[in-house]
Amino acid sequence: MNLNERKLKILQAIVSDFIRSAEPVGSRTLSRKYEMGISPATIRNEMADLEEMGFLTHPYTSAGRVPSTKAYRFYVDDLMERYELAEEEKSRIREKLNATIMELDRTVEHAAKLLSELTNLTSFAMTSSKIDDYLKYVNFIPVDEDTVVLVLVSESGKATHTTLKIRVPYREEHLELLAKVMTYNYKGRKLTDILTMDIIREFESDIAVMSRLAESIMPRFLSTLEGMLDVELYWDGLMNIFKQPEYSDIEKAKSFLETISRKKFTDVLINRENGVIITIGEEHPDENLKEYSLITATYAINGKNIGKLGVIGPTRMQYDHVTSVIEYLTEHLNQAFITGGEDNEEEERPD
Amino acid sequence: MNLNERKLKILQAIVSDFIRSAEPVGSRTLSRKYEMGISPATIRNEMADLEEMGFLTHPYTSAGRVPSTKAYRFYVDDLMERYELAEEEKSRIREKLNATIMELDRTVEHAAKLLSELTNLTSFAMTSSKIDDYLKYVNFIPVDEDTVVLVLVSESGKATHTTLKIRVPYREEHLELLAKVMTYNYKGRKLTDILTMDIIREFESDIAVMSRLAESIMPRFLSTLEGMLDVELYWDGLMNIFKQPEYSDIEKAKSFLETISRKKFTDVLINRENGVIITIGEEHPDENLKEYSLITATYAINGKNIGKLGVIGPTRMQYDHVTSVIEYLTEHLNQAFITGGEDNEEEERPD
DNA sequence: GTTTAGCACTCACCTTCAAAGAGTGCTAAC
DNA sequence: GTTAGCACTCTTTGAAGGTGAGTGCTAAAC
Repeated sequence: MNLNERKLKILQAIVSDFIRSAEPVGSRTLSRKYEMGISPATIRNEMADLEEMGFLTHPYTSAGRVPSTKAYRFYVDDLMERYELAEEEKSRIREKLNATIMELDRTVEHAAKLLSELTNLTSFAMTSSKIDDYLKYVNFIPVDEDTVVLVLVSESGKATHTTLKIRVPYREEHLELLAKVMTYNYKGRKLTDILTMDIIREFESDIAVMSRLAESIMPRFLSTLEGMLDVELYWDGLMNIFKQPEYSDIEKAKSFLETISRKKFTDVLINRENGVIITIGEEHPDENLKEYSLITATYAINGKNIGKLGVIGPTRMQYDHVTSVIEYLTEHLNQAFITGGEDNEEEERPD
Repeated sequence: MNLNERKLKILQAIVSDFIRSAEPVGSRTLSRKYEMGISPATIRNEMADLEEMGFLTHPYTSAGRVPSTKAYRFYVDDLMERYELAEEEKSRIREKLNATIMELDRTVEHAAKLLSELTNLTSFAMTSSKIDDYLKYVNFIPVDEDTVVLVLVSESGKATHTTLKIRVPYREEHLELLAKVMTYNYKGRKLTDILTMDIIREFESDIAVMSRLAESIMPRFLSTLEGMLDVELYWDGLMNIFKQPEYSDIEKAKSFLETISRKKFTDVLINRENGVIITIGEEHPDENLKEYSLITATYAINGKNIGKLGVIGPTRMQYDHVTSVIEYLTEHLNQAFITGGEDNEEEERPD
């Protein structure tokens, strides 16, 4: 059996209608709403074929048809038309992003926020793991007798700081010296390599003067460094899940929120390929994700620092719109980050 | 009508029972479960009195009795017995907090986590507003040609950093000089005062050499400073709300999550008094909070940097246990922060 | 050989109804 | 003052029946 034009049209109509209404689509509704020029009975015959081919399912014998994962996949790959963002949406993205483009940390959070607002789904943004990053700078900032702030900056521009309690009395010169020595020693080294070095031993033998100070600081330096390796995940629009009719059941909503807050979910994100990736329902290898669709995209800062952002929601998701929003967002992010300014659009013109 | 001993006993039993079961308490159940030595009929008479006095309500004519806000308040103030934490709970708190006590930022997050785990409620921890704080240190850390990290530290030890894109080419010496000049100029000034100063103008006239650099950095310096003034609110155990039977209705759960994510809620927290404060249901001036109870406590770092942590949940809350957990947690936090070490308990001994 | 009308059938959903159960309030007796 | 008894109230549960949207199949029409 092959997908002739009429079957295609019917499939398309069912997917679109179900995405909008969340209700199983019946033959009569279909022939009324979309001018098919054929009777409900004919549509029923076609539907039966489509079901046999694995594109549609039945929740129960006498309900309308619901698209399967295969149908969504087919829709996304072949049927879906490009969704042109409204000028209003575009300008909203531009304005909001440009307002914070100079503070990189926040820009990504704003992108996630925009994404959830424009799609009505739950969105996230993730900084990439810093496994391939190198340490650039170590500094200690004295606060009072027993408190200092440790600042670490990596090659890719990611910074972390943490406030440390110091058990031993210290002198500012010592701190400064320690920072210099540490910077000198670790600059250009892979973060992960530093973690595996036996640096406490090294220091103890090396610099007797500061040994107690160093001893007190080193373990915390390492755990700060470790924290730097963690990916960060911002969520936005978590409450949007309540807008979807399929999650009006408390158990479903709970299960959704639990699934996405699991550590496992971060791993799934990390392991996804770059570019705009759509994974639909049962396509997920992960059991917990099988009833959701996930769309992620990659953004690059300075063409190097890679992170991801995306949305998660029911398989019944407005794929065309969501894809367009994500594409526009990441393109805008990338461009802005590369040319490095808020007025990049003017600067970019060749003449 | 006065509260004789028997009424007290009945009230106490009703409150305890309802806190445990979330079901309206009937006279027969009461006489069976608690050995009252009186018949259901007598209990009914007393209940009618208690209702007239405002301590109990009826969801409908023939349901059992439910405690009113007034009853909870009375219970908390006069009836409630001190809940002695299990040794296991205590040691769990000690261990978890001691593990991170050297990194102040994380300790508070861990405290919130413990709180939600031990009480099964939604918890939060808030750093205090930095309105009364003073700037201590400004530094710029060069990353590459057009990126620097700005680090600000305040007197109270709070640090922030942000990654900045710089539009103009810079030299490291200039950055260093700028940091020195800024530190010199603003050190010891109130954060809020700096925000209201016309610092852009000042710089332009002062230091011509760095004017373009300064011009590029100043607005972002201010917005970073502004961000420093924000309180930070960590949440934990948000999903715990689903464990409460009264929130098995999706609308209720949604409304809870929305209420606590409103900006308004932060304001409520900021304006609460210090110490352990319990606010029950209708005692809240804020309309949205009238069906919840809120327990907050204050913690001090170095006896100075004040933040709050607490829980929010249904008025039917195990007040005695929650209060004990919060007290133990904050005491432990304060002590650890003051004496400034993980082995403070030994150091503190007089002999 | 398609297409369509007709019809029996299925299942979810809604309403109605009745019974069960927990609890109250009142009265009269102890 | 306390309690037993009883009528009454209101929720909850489950069964029964009707409705409506939809299907699958068959036979007739094109």
